[in-house]
Amino acid sequence: MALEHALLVSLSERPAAGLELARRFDRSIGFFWSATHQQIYKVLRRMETDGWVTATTQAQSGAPDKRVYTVTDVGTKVLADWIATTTPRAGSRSEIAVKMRAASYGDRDALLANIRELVADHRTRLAHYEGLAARDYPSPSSLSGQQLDTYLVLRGGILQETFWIAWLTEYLEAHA
Amino acid sequence: MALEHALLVSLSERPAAGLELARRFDRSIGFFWSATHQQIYKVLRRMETDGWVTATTQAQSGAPDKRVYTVTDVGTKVLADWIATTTPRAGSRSEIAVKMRAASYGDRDALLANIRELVADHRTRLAHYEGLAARDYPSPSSLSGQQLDTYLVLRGGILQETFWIAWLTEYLEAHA
DNA sequence: CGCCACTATGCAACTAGTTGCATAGTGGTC
DNA sequence: GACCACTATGCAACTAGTTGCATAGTGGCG
Repeated sequence: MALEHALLVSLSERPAAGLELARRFDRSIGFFWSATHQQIYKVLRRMETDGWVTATTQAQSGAPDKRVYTVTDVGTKVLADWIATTTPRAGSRSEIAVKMRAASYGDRDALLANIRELVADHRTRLAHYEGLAARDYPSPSSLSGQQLDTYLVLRGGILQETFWIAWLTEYLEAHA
Repeated sequence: MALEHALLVSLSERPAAGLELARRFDRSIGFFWSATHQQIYKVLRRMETDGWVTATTQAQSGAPDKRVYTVTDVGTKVLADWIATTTPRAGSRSEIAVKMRAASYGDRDALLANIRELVADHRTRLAHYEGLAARDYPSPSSLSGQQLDTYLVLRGGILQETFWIAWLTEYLEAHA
């Protein structure tokens, strides 16, 4: 149940409407937590009825009205309480790992082609993340507080992409 | 929908009952796909009605009967077809990453303590995986086929644990 | 003999997340 | 003027996975 809390973090930084939150998730926080707009709308409604956020309808010129959500005092407390709870290690899920293990029961060449595509994809993302890091955080050692945290999560994205490239490449080379 | 296929892989290697599959998942294939026994029972029943596996009740001394599942020709074909389909990049989910980003809205010391626990946990797992690798695969370069795949998935586990240790440690050091 | 742990399977209720579609206004373009 | 793309929100139906509990036999311990 972390989507609620991810939304609280994003809304604490700046109030926003559902679709805008979905777009924010495509960047930054979404490296490690993605959600479709439907799921976000659903959860925002629940958070509103639970009193974690309040919504105000905001008219726009050239686009439909939007419901802008703001975190309440209750929401702020919920977030702080959640941070203090212990998170256990999360078991990762990877379909491609299952296929690697399964390769001898099917078409290995097709799998290797799939993996080559994935490597290219991960390389693209890695380049994108490194670009963001270079542009937005030219001197990381001088950061602190929230900015430092945001940078470190981006670092997590970079390290994770590096892990994927290394592993998938090792698989390709072992089956070359 | 990869649990079905993970079960097909495991059952292709050797027929087994539900609980035994759950135990196998705790090791090897479970590095990248975990499931509770309830979920496994549910999926096995569906696979049986779909004709992917057949079940035979097997009496035991000192334990209740068990339903041993064997992959059918249909199941073998389903698995091969699945391997040939393209898997897209999977978006990873990490609650601790959301907390890292959220730390300035709560008790950072509590989060740091949580992360230190996680580092210890990942170190333990890494040591365990490296032990398995050293014991079961003393000369990896001579492997091929299914054994090579199993080894490479274990390598994935090792690389993944290494990623987690590196990232979490970087977070701790930045906030030291 | 009562209690606990273990093996084994399963039901019921729930939560989380996905997929497909609907609605509706604005603005651009061919 | 028809068509398309974009912004914005939402419903309905579905699939996947989790949580808590139930059942039932075996074997060990004190």
